[in-house]
Formats: sequence, structure tokens, C-alpha cells
Amino acid sequence: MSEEILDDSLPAGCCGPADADPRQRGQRRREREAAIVAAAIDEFRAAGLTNARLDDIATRAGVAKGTLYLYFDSKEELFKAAVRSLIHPLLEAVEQQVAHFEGPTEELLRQAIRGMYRDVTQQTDGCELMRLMIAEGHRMPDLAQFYYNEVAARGLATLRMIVWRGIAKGEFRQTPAAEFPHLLLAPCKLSMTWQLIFGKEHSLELDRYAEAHAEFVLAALRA
Amino acid sequence: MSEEILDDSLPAGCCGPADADPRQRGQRRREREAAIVAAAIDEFRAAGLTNARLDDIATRAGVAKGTLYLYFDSKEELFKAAVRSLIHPLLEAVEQQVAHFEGPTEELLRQAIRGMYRDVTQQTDGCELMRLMIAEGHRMPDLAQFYYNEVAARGLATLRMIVWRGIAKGEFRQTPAAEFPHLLLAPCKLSMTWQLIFGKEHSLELDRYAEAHAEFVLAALRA
Amino acid sequence: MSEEILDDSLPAGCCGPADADPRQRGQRRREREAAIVAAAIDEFRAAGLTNARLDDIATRAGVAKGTLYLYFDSKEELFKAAVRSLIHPLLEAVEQQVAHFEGPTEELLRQAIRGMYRDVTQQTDGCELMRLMIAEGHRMPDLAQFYYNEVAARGLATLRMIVWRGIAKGEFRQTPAAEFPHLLLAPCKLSMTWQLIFGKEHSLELDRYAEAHAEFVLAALRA
Amino acid sequence: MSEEILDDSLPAGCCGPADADPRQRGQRRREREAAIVAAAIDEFRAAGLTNARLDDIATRAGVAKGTLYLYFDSKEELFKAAVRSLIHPLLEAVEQQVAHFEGPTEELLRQAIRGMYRDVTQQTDGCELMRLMIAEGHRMPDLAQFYYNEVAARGLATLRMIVWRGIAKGEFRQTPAAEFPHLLLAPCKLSMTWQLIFGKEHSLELDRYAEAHAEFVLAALRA
DNA sequence: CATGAATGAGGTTTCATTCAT
DNA sequence: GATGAATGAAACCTCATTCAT
Repeated sequence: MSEEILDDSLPAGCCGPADADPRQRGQRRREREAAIVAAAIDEFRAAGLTNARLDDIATRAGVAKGTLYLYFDSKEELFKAAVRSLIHPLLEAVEQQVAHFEGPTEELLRQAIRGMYRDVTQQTDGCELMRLMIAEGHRMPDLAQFYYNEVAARGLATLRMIVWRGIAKGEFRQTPAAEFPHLLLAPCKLSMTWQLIFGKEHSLELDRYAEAHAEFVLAALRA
Repeated sequence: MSEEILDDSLPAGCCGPADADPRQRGQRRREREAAIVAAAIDEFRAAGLTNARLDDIATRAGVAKGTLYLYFDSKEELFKAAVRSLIHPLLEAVEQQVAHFEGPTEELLRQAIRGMYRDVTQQTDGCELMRLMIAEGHRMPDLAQFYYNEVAARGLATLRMIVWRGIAKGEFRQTPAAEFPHLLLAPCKLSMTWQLIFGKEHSLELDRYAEAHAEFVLAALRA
Repeated sequence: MSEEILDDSLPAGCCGPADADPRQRGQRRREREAAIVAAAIDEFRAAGLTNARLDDIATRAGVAKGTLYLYFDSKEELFKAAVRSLIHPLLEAVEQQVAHFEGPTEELLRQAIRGMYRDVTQQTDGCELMRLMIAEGHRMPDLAQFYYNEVAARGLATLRMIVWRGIAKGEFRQTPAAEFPHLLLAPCKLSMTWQLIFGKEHSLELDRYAEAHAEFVLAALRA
Repeated sequence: MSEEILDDSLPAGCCGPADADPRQRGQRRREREAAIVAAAIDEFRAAGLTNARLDDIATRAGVAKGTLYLYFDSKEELFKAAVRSLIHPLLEAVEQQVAHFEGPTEELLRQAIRGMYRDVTQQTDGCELMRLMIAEGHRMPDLAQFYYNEVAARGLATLRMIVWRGIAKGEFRQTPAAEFPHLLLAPCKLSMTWQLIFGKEHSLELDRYAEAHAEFVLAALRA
């Protein structure tokens, strides 16, 4: 994420701006934007929306401060772009989780749950994304809307489909989880907020906690 | 909160400054402090630690800006005081949750769960407290520690005792919830973060959600 | 200087303000004023006019901040009072420098020079007084005037009389020091500023320096 | 002064920013810095470190307040830069004073002494520099150290060399001034502090005073 | 396109002075 | 007289944003 984007692949001719080939132009532009967003994510994570400094983001991205404004209209827009770029991988992860699973639904759910914790155990960005959404989301309704559409709603839909599948196949009972798949997600979210608040200090034993999570919800679901 | 000066030991009449009743002084001081903290809570809730302005807090509290510094050493200290004052009611709620309950454990747990949602449904401060803890807690370890000791750990202990009681009386099965009472709390916390992020927009139907929560965990717990 | 003024010598009756005896009143008032000035000197020395805080002065003097204004109209007035009170001991030193000396004028001058260094070697206030006069004196012409009248002019007059006596008795030659006795004082003043700027860091060896001072000016003066 | 960025090594044409001539940049930068320091000197002289306002310095320098921080990290750093810039001319004056003098040492010393008074008679900054060093130096040991190295020690070394030269050539006697050249400098320093404290009010007649100074020390030195 | 110097509003914090008690 | 809580005017410093080059 914070790996410096290396531009030294530039052809002989020198000087970015003088690039003749429009394709190279577009290429370069996309690279820069990515570099800026990556830098922004790092800084926003570390400091939050208000405390992050455009100066630092620019430095980290290897561009001048003014350049940021060639790509984003304001700090807030850059923040949104950063958040969106954090969301995308989550989306794909969710999509693929259900995908084409064969086998008992219980196993499918176990895998889904295991997947949830990847963000918490490994130092992925999902946790920090949640922090940002909670901390600053309520002042950016469009961002919240976006998060709802692209992450929350879709993820829950996936979970609900798992429940339905289980019920349809006679593996699961009728439970409130069919209507509120949140119930299957909740323990993981709690572990996230736990980590956000307490950090390493009073950390849960995540392996056993995840196991407990799966066991517990399955106990409720099983026919 | 910030070492109350206790002047009560003064003898009846006489001396010292020509000051009115020292008890009145202390009284007035406590009132002001309360007013400042109340104002601070409002502003910090609306804007977060960085964005809240001391000017506004002072105005809202009906004092001059400089006065704040007679009561708190810095903005951060005021923030902590505000958070602590938010935590106190939770403390009491936690205390009372166990109390002296007679009857089936299932009913006890239902009541406990219903209690959890009071913060979410009614516009109490519990939700916002969580936002503040998540948003800024990681840079104030002492605050997180305090929150852990006084609220998190204690609340979870209460839940665990309920589970134990159920198991002991043969009402509940052995479940991972005995070790991780978090599992019983999680759906409620999720509804909190949900509300913090999405506000009124995509709000859960809390009544039915709470009911589903209770039903679901009981399904897992029941012998 | 910083010794707390102890008021416990108060008679039975209690409570300062209720003091009936007007003589005691005046006594108490004088004590307080002295305490305040002493405290002020300490603080002004340590921090200068602007940086010294009335809060600290009041605390050190054992009175309330508001009380200061019962004795002095403003911070600046208090500063002047403090400086004047520093000047007074110098006055006496100056007075005694002449005294009634019998014997060779050279010995008289040696003694005078030795006396000058008392302020520098011992931690007397003369040095710090000079700092204050230099640092802030130019904005308080009345203070400078006072210092000139009471110390500078008078001290120089004393030195000049010594020179005259030497010349009259045939011990000294005619030198510019008769008109500018400053020349006899200068090395000592230099050692003061030296100490004020460099502190203990590059300190002169004052004993030998003082000796050199005497030797040198006598070399110039001697017939 | 604050690490000049040297861009001069850049090749002729090409690249980098679409920036004008980098040499122009550096030029402009140096001009601004000089303007700021000049303004700072004026304000610090008039008001001292604490009382000088960055607002005023900025206005006088013709820049915005924030611009100051592009050149200096803090008020204190700016103060130091101002002091250093005052010291530099003194350094050079001292260096050149000895230089390549031919002729009797007495004449050399007379010239040196005359040089000393240039700062006092003309409105040069040497006097004010002394005020700043005395008033605020003791809280900036590095500044005092710098002043010692670059001015005090070097100036005294020069004076000592003059004395040695005189002794070596048989023109001067052995006097304490060989060890403490301060004695030759002292009357001038006294005139400086005199002026700092009393201003124009009780001013010495500097022409005749300087003459007296030279006469007096020569009387002591001459073989 | 890219730069980075410049801006200046806005924030926290300090502290001399006042005044009700 | 004495108190000390309260005031509010500055002061320093930050940083998102602009713009000449």
C-alpha cells in the first residue's frame, strides 16, 4: 500500500509532461492516481479525516501538494476515493465467497465466517475502513449510501442466501437469521470494534473466538 | 472528576476570605463543571475531538472560553472528562442488569437483551460513546483502559454469569457463549454501528431485530 | 528573598481583615507588600517582565492574585517596585564605599574594586538588576532616571572622588579617569554582562580577574 | 542560514517541474528570507523576543504570517536567525581590524578602540544585539555558545594578539591585559550598556569618552 | 501537466485584569 | 481588605487551498 510507485520505467525522451503518446499519458495518470489514493489511505488510517495532512499524503505519494488538486477536488473527495478503493477488494471477496460452492451448507457457512476474520487477524484494511465509516461517515451521507449498497447490503444478501440454502436443503431450521442475516455477522463485527478500541491490549484470542462464533451460530441454525 | 476540592471541614463562622459560603462555592463549581461537560458532550458528539471547537463548547455552556481552562487543562482532558461522564450511566446500567432476578434464566436473558437496546432505540448517549471510543480511543490508551475496566469487562462478566446460571440450572447447553459472552452481545453492538454509519437512512426495525436477536441466541443456548 | 512571610504571629482575635488596631493594620500591610515585592523579584528575575506570571507571583507571595491589585496598579508598576527594591541595597553599598578612609589612596581603590565584585561573585541581586534594567529599562524612562540618580551617578561620583584624592595627594597622575571614572568601573561591569550572557559556562576566574582589574587601572593611575 | 538549497547543479534545459528557472527560485527564496530576517531584527529590537509579534514581522516583511513558517520553524528559530545575522557583520569587522597592520602597536590599538565605538555612536546593531543576548540569552544556551565562539572569544583573541605584539616589540609592559584582554574592551562595553539603559538621556560624550578610553589603557600598557 | 511557495482563516492556549462575594 | 473565579483579547501555529511559473 505504501510502496512507492516507481516511475523510472519512463522511456528515453524525458520529462513526463512532454509525453507524446496519449496512451502513455493515460497510463501515467492512472498510476499517479493510484499512488495518491494509496498514500491517502495510509494517512487517513493513521490520523483520520481531519488530522491527516495533505502535505504528508503528497509526500508519501511522491507528488507535489498542488498535484493532488489535479486529481481530486478537495480533501473530502480524496477521502471518499480512498474509502471507495478500500471497499472494492471487500466486494470481490464477498462475491467469490459464495460463488459456486458444492457441499453441505454448514461447511459453506464455516468458510464464510472464516473469511470474515481475515480482515481482523491479518492486518488488512477492513477494520480501519470500519473505523473511518463510523468516525466520519455520518457527515457524508453519500459515502454511507455507497457503503450500504456496495458492501453492507450485498454482504448481507450473500449471508441470507446461505441461510436460505440451508433451510431449503433441510439442513437449517427456520430462524430469525433468515430475515436478519446480521445475526450471523455480528460476532465478527464485534471483534472488529473490539480491536479498534482496545488494540492489542485486551485482544481476543481470535482463532478460538472465530471457532466459537461458527459453533454458536450453527447451534442456532441446525435443524 | 478532577479532584473535587472539599471545603466542608470549615468551622461555622469566621475568617478566611470574606467569601460567602464556601459550600456555595463548591456547589457553583460543580454546577459549572457539569454544564461544561454537558456542552462538551454535545459538541464532541456532533463533530468529534478535532473538529469540535472550544469556542462553541464555551458558548453552549454559557461561559467564556478561558473559563474552560479553569476546569480542564486542555481540550483533550475535557474530551476525556466528557467520555467518562458518558460512561458512568452505562456503569450503573451494567450494575443493575444482574440485580436480584428470580425465575427462568431464559427470561433473565431476554430482559438483559431488551436492556441492551435501550441505548439504541432511545436517543441515549451509549451509541455516540461508542463512536467516540472507536474514532479516537486508540490514541488515548488510558481512556480505552478505563472503558474496558468499567464497562466492557464488567458487562461481559454479567452476561457470562447469566449463561452459567442457565447451564447450572440445566436450562442451557454447554456453548461457546460460556467462554465468549461477546456472542450474546454482538447483534446489539452491530445494530449500534449500523445506526452510527447509516443513521435513520437504512435503519433496522429495532423492535423486531431485538426480538430476533433474543430468539436466535436462545435457540443456540437452550438445552 | 523567597522566604515565605509567616503571618502566624497574629493575635488571638482571628481574621486579618477584622484587625482593630490601626497600627497592626499598617504593619500587616507593610509585611504583605514586602512579601509581594520579594516574590515579584524572584519571578521577574527568572522570567523577565513579560514572561513572569502574576499568578506565580501571588502564589509565591502567599496571597490571592486579586490582592496584588490592592498594592500595585498594574504588572508594570509591580515591576518597577521590584526593581526599585533591588536598587536600594546598592544605594547603601555606594554610600559606604566612600566612608572615612585613612591611608594610601591605592589601598582605598583596591577596596572599592573588591567591593564591586561582591555582587558578581556572591549570588547577590546586582547582576540580575542589571539584566532587568537592560532588558526592559528603556521603556520605563522613570525607572532609568531613578537608577541613574540613585546608583549610577552617585557611584561614579564616589569613584571620581577617589581619583581626585589620589591626584591631590600626589599618588595618582592626571588621567582621563578623573573625568570619566567609568573607566575604573568598566571591567567589573563587563564581568557582570559576561556572567549574564554565558552563565557558568565560560565563566571568568573572578578572583584573578578582579586582581587583574585592580592592577591594570592602578598601572594607569599611578604617578 | 537555515540550509540554503543549492539548485545550481542543474543542467541547462529540460525536465523537472515545468518550473521557471530554478536559479530564480533560489534567488527569490533568498531575497524573501533576507526580508523576513530584516523585519524580524527590527521587531525584536523594538520589543524583545516575547513582545515582538509575528504578525508585525510578517507585515513588515511584506509576507503573510504563514509564510514565516516556510522559512523558520518557530518564533524562537526566527529569533536565533535574526541574532546570527546581526553577529555576522561584527565577525567580519573584527577580522579585518587586525589584518595587515604596519606601524606602532599603540596606533593599532587606537584604531581597534575607535572601531569598537562605531557600533555605539552610529546606529549599528551591535548595541541591540547585546541587549538581546543579555535579556534572552540565558534561556538559549546554544545561542550564547554561538555568540561566545563567533564573537566574544574571537574578538578577545584579536585584542590579546595586539597586546602580545606590543610586548614583543618592547612597546608595552607586562600587564594583566595580556591574560585578560577584557580590560581593554571593558570601557566600550560599559558605554554600550549605558546607552541601552539610559538611551539619549544621560548619554556619554562618546567622542571624548572613546579618547579617554584609549588614553587610559595606553597609560597602563606603555612600557 | 506539474510544481511548491504563498496565503490567511481558524484553532488552542495563556494571562493581565476585573468584580461579586 | 481579601479572595479567586471569570473574562476575553491576543498570541502562536497549522494547513487546505490557490496560482504564478
